[in-house]
Amino acid sequence: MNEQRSIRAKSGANQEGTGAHNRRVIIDALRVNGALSRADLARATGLTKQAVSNLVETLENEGLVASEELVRKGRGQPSTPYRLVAEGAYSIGLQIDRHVSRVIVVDLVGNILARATAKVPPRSPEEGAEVVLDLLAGVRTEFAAGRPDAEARIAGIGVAMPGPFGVEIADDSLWLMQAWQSFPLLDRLAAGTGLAVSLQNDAAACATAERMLGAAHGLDHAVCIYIGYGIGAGLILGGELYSGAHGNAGEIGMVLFGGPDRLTPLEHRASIASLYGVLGIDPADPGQFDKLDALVLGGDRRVGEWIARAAHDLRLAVHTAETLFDPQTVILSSGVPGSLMPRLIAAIEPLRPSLSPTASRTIPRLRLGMTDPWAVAIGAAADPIRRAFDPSFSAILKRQGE
Amino acid sequence: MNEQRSIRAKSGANQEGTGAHNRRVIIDALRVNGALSRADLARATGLTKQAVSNLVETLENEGLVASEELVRKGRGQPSTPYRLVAEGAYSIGLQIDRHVSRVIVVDLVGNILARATAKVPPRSPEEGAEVVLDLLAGVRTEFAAGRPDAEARIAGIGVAMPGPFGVEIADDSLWLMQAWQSFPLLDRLAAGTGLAVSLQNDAAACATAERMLGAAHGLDHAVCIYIGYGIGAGLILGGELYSGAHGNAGEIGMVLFGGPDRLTPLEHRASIASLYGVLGIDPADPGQFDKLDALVLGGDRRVGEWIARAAHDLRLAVHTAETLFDPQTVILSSGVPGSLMPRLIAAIEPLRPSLSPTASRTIPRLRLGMTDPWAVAIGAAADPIRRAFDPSFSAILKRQGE
DNA sequence: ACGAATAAGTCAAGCGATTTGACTTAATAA
DNA sequence: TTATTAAGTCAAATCGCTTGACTTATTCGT
Repeated sequence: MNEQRSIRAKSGANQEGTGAHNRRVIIDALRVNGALSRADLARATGLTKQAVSNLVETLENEGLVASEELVRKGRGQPSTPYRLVAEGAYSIGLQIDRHVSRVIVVDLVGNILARATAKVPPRSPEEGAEVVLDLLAGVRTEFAAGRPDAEARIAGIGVAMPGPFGVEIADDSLWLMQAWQSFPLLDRLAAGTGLAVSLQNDAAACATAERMLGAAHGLDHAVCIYIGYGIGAGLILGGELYSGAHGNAGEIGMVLFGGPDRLTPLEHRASIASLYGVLGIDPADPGQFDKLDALVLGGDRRVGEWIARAAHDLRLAVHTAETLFDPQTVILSSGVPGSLMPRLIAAIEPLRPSLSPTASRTIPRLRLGMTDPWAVAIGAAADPIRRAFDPSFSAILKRQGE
Repeated sequence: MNEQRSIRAKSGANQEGTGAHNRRVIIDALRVNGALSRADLARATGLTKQAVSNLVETLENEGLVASEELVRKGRGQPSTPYRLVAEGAYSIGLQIDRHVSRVIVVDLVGNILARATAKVPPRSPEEGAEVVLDLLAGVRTEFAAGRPDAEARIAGIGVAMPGPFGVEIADDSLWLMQAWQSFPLLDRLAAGTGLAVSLQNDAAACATAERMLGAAHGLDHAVCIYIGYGIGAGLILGGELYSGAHGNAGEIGMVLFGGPDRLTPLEHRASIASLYGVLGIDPADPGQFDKLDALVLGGDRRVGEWIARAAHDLRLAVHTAETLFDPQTVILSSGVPGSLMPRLIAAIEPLRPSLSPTASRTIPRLRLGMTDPWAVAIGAAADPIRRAFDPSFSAILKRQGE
């Protein structure tokens, strides 16, 4: 090898890549717009009718799209709309959280087909991997029952864990799940399941879910602030999930905010961990959400105070995110169901003035996204589908993942 | 037309696009690595020897690359390195600042070939456009003298102005150059020069310059904080300049920082405008930099206090940028020459702990970039070259600019 | 000194995917 | 009833990368 000095260069492209890209563009267009005819697709993508026709035929043979009824909409031959076939692909999501693991199976359009949970021993990843593999195996057999050929259509396993990843010096006040992070979980899962495994942090997973099914559907520039036990932001920049040079972009929970009195990480005042600390709720308690919602609905004073403090910092966080990323919208999502998040978002308003144009704006600056304990698991499951079917720069190049 | 509901889709790709992309990849590799042989290029890009050979032959015929002397480096046939030809393309940069306009001509590798300045009447864009067009015409004739065929090789005019753009409600404390912004300057310049004209804000221009020639050379993830009369950040994310949904990403000068006492936009405490306010220097004074440097070198107390305040806020700004963008490095650039910036950067250190890995790090977390009144103009000139010759997702697609 | 090994680069045919332009089909509008 | 409009197909052309064999030039080992 001639590698005295290592040569850095971007990857070239070839026809195979353009074909793959165009297939993804077709799928993306159907996902965003619903059913479209080949002529519509040709106009929307800039490809020729013939190219689209070939692509659609291939996709139909692969079972990824199917035709609907003829549509007569004026002069000319009626058009045949095509839509995505939900059963065209499946994906497994695995969320490893501090106190619980969740596994979920979704199809190409995001329908949930199976799910299961397990408690994970927090300090033993070896044992935890066994638990998780059992959980996966159970859900897979449940899923496979009555779906003879579905196994081959599983795009992979998406794993979501709290970030940040690869951090050497830990702040003791943050629970970094370091034992999990040093454990080669992905290899173990890949070996144990025979499927491709990918990893993202929980905020990125939530953003992936919001983009596939939620408030960021069809948007190319969005910041998704995820409030879980910790806080992070999933970044959709230029139509792609952005994860930074080391995979830790968007760790807004570590950013210092605060008012006149003090300067603290966002996470210290606006995370569910901080709320649970105030209320004395055990995050391992299965009934935590019911207890919390009772307190919220009961007008508990401590909840009100937490909301006020959290909203203050989040207002700054939204301002910072808007100013730095200039997104189409900011989405606030959470794993906490019920009435907490609507009250929190109401307390954040009114937002600080923003730079972005207001007159031409059709999307609200701040929107409530999913408030569902399964949001991250859904996003984890969406990740393999995104990787396999969404248009992206790297997917068009010869060597992937650059 | 069948446009009842507008259909959104990403653009398809074709062979023409892959060819264009591969040409850009070759040029980029030569820019980042210096001279490379065809075999080196083939290995680095993942393309075949034959594909690279054809591309290099085309580029050589177009006058963009040229061969160097044979290199014997071991067994096997000696290789022929190719390098970029400086005279292969030219570009014009125009910086419109609050008190001065600068025009500069650079070549493909960033050599400065001509430059000129003019005072711009700040409140009259019509008159200002005339001044700028005269300036451009003068520099163009100076540049064309002795370069017979160079005119046809001008990639375009890059314009840099202070942002943000398209803002409706202005904060009176910020000088937004609104009169300039509502004026159709780009059209006027395009009509008056017959060249393609593009626009970016001054921080983005500075980042473009740092990436082509400076501290971000060859990096794909960098945040470039530009301290000029105002403050902004140019973002290089995933190998491309990121400008957000409305072109205003990176406006870090508007972000609220501050310590226990108060919360103010970064710009209020760390911009040159704030320093000049303290020192009573007139930003329209041609001798401003000499006066400032004398005060800095003379140990002026007010300068020391400003540095302390600015460094405090900038330390927070760097922390925020590192946490949200997870870049390879943060670069601090300025239009102010002399000893101010080295002292400021020294005052910012030590940085707050970061999430990014420290063991594997080869690039410093914070680096001093250009400190040159011409930095933004150079970046403005680099923009047309970037658009024409750098690999990017949009350049591979059929319809550009999405 | 000489042959083997190694590597750069070329040649010519092949191939994959889009494009082109003509054509067919089917509906509405006049 | 006919012209017009639009969807979709057919077959050939084209573009750019790939493949595999080949040539050339240099160093290494004996």
